[in-house]
Amino acid sequence: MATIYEVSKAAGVSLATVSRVINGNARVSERTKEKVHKAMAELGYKPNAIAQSLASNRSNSVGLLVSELHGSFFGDMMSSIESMLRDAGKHVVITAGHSEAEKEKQAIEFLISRRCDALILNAEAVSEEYLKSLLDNNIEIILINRNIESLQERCIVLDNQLGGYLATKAAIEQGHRNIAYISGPHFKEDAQQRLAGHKQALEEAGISFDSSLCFEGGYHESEGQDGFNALFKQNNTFTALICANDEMASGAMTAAREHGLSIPNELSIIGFDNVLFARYLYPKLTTVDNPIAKMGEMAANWVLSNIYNTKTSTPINHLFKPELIIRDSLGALHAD
Amino acid sequence: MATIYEVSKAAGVSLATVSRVINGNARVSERTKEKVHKAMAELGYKPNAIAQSLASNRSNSVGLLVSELHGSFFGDMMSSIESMLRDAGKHVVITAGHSEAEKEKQAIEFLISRRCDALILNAEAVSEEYLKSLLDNNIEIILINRNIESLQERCIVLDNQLGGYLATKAAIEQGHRNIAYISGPHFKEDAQQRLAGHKQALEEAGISFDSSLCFEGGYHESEGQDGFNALFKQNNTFTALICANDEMASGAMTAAREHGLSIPNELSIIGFDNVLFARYLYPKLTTVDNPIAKMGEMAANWVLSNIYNTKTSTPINHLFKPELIIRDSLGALHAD
DNA sequence: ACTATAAATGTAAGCGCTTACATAATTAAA
DNA sequence: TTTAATTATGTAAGCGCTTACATTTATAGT
Repeated sequence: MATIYEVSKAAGVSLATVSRVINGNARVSERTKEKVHKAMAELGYKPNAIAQSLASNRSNSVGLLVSELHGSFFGDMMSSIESMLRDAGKHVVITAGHSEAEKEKQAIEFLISRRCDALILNAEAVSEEYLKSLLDNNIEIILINRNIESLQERCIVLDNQLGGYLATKAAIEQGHRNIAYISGPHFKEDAQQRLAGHKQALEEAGISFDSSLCFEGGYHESEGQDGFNALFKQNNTFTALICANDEMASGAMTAAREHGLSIPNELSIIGFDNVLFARYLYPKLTTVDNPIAKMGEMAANWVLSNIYNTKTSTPINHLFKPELIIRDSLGALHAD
Repeated sequence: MATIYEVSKAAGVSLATVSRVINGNARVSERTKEKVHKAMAELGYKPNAIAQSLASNRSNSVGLLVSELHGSFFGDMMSSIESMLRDAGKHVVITAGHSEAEKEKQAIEFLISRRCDALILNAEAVSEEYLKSLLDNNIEIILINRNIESLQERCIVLDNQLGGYLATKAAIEQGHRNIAYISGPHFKEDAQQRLAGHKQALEEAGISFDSSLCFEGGYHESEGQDGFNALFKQNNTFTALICANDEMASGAMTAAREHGLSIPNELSIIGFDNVLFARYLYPKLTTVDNPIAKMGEMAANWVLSNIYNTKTSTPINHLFKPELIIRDSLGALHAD
């Protein structure tokens, strides 16, 4: 693999000049520019990004930490961030934290060790202190889906409570009073907030929260099934079931059907996130839209304008509002 | 950020010694080892991976190219590769190629410029020559889902034709004779092969292939819908529909239902891939299992044993056989 | 105690770039 | 022309590590 030195020799100029034409950040006469380009082409020269990073202390890459590499939600997030950044000529280094503090730290440290210019973090398990310590060490971070009071301007979050509220309220407006809830894992902020929204809507309607109608899942399909089964066994009077994400909603739907319930006639189900497959479920899932792709873009924008100064600073929206998407899985309560 | 130099000063030893304790690849006395560890801890020292790579010409990271960052299929693939490699202390740098030759090249070159020790490629658009040229330049690559005659030992593929064959044969065995097919994009190898398998099964049963029963989609849900609609309008005599992946199958199911067809009574549908959500569709999707996670692990294993010599070489399986997963969306043809 | 060996540590030359600074070439002004 | 101001190019010192080689120190054998 050819080095800059070989190029400089072939072009009959100095290292510095070659570097200048590579980076285009200093004036070089047209004539030598051509010579250098020719030499690079002939040698098939590709700059060694590692050496560039070491010398310049910039890597043109941004780190992205997600909880998982699979799943519609994270997929959309990675996708939107990557395409926006790539369009700007930046590269994304993705790692997974698996919602475990230790693994998240490891992943973040990997990104730092690779000298990413900025980190976009969907960090769920790591402590607030740790995140702040990163800033103290001059690591540029922006958080998606996590709200830290003192780091407001670096947080991009969804109003999860509002989302939970909207879902439950929609059920109430259809006449439901016995409403079950399958929550995400309580250690996750978003799960807590969505549940809080649920309770808020219940309270507003004068319905008291019944913990036997609430199941804690882990955001996976199978836990939607488990959740339904557990709830149904324990207290099968509910006519609506709110799930903290679409995956669990689809699992719950499947389980409900196995119990012979027809949706939405006998049981209404509402999801959360509005992932792509929600509209391909049967019945089509009524859910709360989570504009994760937009949030990802916003984070990418933030990096572009704050780190690379490459964007006529788009005003950054730090708090996104979810919307209810009405489809077929929520029905009016029949007075039977 | 502390450097190795500061550590060496704090510990009262030379740079080289610090480097030795970091890498653990040369003998250092217990006493100095301790001194160095203490100094590192006190300074909060983290090796600069960039500098390490430059000096050692190894990066301990492997590059992964996938077509998209979203979607169940790629999600499973990324996930299995990452977790296996991470367990071995290696890191994965993921990029997306978006099935476009130019973007795939760019992505691969990025990975090379980051000096990844090996590349795991799910390259769909880039030419065979290009891939071979990488090897000529001593880039260690292993291909997933792509079969190149002369690179057999670096290819890990699924027997897609067998998969297509199994799906169609299953329909035939249930008495279906009018079988429609929604294919993936023809420029993709796997799509072609699956279709070939379909044709093979047809031929074996003495059914002639009818191109008006075949629609070319792009592997997305919406194209499953479009496909069904187009086929149905044109020639609605088919009683079974084979789709080249589960996403399109779910789209087709939705569209079929909108036309009032009941599945599987009036129309049987079979998918391909057996992604997680296939079992949460209604009816549960009969499909062909694509062991992508295992294939990913196999690729990771290959890297571990061939590049890092870190694995008691697991025998590498280069050709995976798919299996039919029977669920509810395929039914026997009613003699009505 | 005295070598011969082995073990531990140090020295210094890179790895392939960027960039401040110095120098040379060009252009414009007088 | 000369000189000053610009513009283009070169020189060389790093960036933070690894590693061949040299040197020193410890261990064992006699």
